Amino acid sequence: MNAVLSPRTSTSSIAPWVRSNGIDNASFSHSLSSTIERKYSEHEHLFLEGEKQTHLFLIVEGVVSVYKLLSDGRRQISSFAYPGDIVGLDSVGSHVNSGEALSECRIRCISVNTIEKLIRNEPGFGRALLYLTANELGDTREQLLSLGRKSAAEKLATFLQRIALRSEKSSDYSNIIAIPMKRSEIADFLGLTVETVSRTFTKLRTCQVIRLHGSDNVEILDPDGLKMIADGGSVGVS
Amino acid sequence: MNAVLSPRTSTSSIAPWVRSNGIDNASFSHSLSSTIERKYSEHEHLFLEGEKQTHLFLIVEGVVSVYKLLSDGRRQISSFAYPGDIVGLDSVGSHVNSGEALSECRIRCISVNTIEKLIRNEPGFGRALLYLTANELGDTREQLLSLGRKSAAEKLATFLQRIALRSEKSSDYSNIIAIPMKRSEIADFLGLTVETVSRTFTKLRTCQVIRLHGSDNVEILDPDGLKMIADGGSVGVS
DNA sequence: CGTTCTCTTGAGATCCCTCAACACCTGTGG
DNA sequence: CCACAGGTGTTGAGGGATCTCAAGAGAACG
Repeated sequence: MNAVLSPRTSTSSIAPWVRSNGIDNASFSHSLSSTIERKYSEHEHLFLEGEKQTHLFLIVEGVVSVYKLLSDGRRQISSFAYPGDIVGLDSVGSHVNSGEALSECRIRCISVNTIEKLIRNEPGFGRALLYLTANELGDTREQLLSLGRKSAAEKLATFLQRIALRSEKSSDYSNIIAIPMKRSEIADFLGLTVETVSRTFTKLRTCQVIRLHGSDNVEILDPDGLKMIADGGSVGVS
Repeated sequence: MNAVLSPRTSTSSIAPWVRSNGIDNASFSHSLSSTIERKYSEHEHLFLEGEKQTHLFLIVEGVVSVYKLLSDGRRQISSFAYPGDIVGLDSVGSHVNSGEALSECRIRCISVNTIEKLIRNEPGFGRALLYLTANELGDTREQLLSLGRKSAAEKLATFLQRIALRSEKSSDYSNIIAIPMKRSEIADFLGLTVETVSRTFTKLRTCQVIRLHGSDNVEILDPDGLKMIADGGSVGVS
């Protein structure tokens, strides 16, 4: 569901969470796979905050950001959703976040009617959705810890760690990770400014913890060092 | 589930969320009410981060804080749970937060086996729990916005607004609200220090937005002003 | 009536933000 | 092929909101 925040569901096939919770999903997957798949172009919205909740969205390909805005334009990105994640289920009735495709996406749109039907008729579906949502809640609370209590370096290290778990490795035996979002999106996810994100990348680079390949590929040189920083156990980097 | 963050479930009877989602709950309530009720004393833990998840907890009386720690002791409180809320469902398998009674509490402990049984046997139970968790997720994302993008005054105003919605009014026709948590707990919830929380209370007091009656009772003098500040629309207070 | 805990207030330090300039890349059109 | 514009990322200098450290006031309790 939440890309960065869901190390538990780390594959990228459709509905890996069903498998990860050990739930019988023969007819289940079939039900979902019979739903409509749509393309969304870059920056196109899946739903807006305040809108009536008509569908849930299963990401098949691409990355989606889920976010909230303040009246003066300040933005907080709640999560980045990767293939296999479901977005749109953080309330009942109407959306409390907006969802936007970061890149071109292929997405299965599942109407709430279908969801209700599946909950009633497919044993295990509701349970799987519940467990998925519970894990998402735990991930979001992990992010609360980052936003409330971690320094910029700790936030970014945590972010990189988690994105590494989700990322489909471009080359399997390197630690090079694709970062599909811009600096401004990372900033709005971590509660920082673009400048601070950029400076913090530089700091991690200077510490030999990471190496940048372009601005959107990161090689993790020192996973242990990164973990130290992410968990606040480091003395060197603040 | 989450006190401060759940204006939607604003009553304080047992399992109001079942009602609030319009779910048939005759046998349902009965099932829950047949579970054991336990007393927890102040500062006693319901569960610890990392422990195997054996029970969910339905608060009957008192307030519970759900929190995470960093290795150096920094704490982030994820939520305050009031009567009617359920805690312990933010992951599957083992707890990713700790839960601690802020005051003496009466709490129903429901084993995960019982939960599983209810999901299988009670139509609507799983759905109710799903919707409850989804709302909790939305509330937590609202808190992300506070932590990531709001100033101290905006955070505290937001906090007071929400606690007002949950609080059982001591006297029905005043705007005096009991604050069952200490300054340090508010600080750890809002990602601030105790000193900043205290200073910000003073600031809101100076602006005639609130009045303090002791340190743990707040009278909201200007609800609109409070809302303005909370939503970041104010020009006066930063 | 001390002891302890909590809350408040002050003064200085610090991390991050704001504002600004510049480098880099891409696409476009002359 | 080059000039230019717009978007994105990086770096610098200064300022400000919040933190840290410190002291004192108030309340609870034995």
